[in-house]
Amino acid sequence: MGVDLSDLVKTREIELKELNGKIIAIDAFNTLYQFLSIIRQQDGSPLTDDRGNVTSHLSGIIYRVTNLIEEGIKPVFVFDGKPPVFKAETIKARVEVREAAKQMYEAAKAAGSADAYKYAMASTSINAQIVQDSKELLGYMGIPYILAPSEGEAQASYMVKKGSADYVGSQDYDSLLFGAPKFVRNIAITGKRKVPRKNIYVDVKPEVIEFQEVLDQLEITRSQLIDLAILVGTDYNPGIYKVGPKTALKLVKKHDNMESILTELGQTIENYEEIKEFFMNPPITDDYIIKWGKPETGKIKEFLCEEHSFSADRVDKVIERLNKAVTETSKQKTLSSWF
DNA sequence: CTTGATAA
DNA sequence: TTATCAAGG
Repeated sequence: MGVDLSDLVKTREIELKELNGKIIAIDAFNTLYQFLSIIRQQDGSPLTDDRGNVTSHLSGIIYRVTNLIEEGIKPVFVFDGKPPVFKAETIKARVEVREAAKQMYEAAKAAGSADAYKYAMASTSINAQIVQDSKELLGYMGIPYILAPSEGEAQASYMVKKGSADYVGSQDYDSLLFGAPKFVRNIAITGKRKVPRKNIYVDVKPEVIEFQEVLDQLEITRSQLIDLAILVGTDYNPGIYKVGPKTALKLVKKHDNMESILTELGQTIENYEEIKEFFMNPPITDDYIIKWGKPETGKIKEFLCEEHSFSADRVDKVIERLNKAVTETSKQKTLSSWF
């Protein structure tokens, strides 16, 4: 998912405490995807309520958001709208990969194989019900969410540029291409992350990436960074065979424009002009209100316990933490108010 | 992922 | 206090 610039971009590890009082525009789909892929049982099956609906994301949201608010962080979730037309092939390819993984998962689960978990993760998909449930829970928790016209990452980046938020929150590097001045990865509390394909966990700290620092370090412009990403591959194009971040960096520095690069490589990139324009000037909206509200305790409890089979004891506990955290934060007059 | 229990 | 592990729905 997204462009992989991890080899090129210098990150700065921080403590979660450093984000106290900050507004984070969280890429909702990115976060939901993580919850849905990782919150599973040992055989790979997701958490479900007694009607069979998947509930992994609801568990992720209630605990993660409560933890963030306890840290004094103010989250606003940004959901994806319509993907650009030139994303169609990528979307189709991902559907096929997921379908294949789903079959492998079913087979592995039936065989009691330890591979079931990894195939289950690879088969993760987000549907309309999951999105709706997530919005409903966020609403009851008093957490604002916004619907982007197109990519959530683009809208979140715009909100940080504009000063409506302090950071984009996402695991992907795409917000750099959209020009987000600052973004933060790994905003989890436990600081533990499962390493892919292995049943072990490593410590992971939140890390901040600053747009201007990246450009300064690489000695390129935003336009060049976008060209670099397109050469490597983005959500909208597969990238050029055997061109990784380092080669791409050399190429954008050596040439004045993409046409010249592609001529040297003897390659073409489908929809290059449209993709470039999309990263430079994505569809965004100013039509949003960011306002945190008081949690609706009864609604949260009804939604999670009665509709989705959560344990009343656990939900009571997390609601109590949430209410306490919101009360604490709203007392701090130096921060913009909650209500 | 996060919690909560239990062990070290 | 810190590490490890099972369970959550």
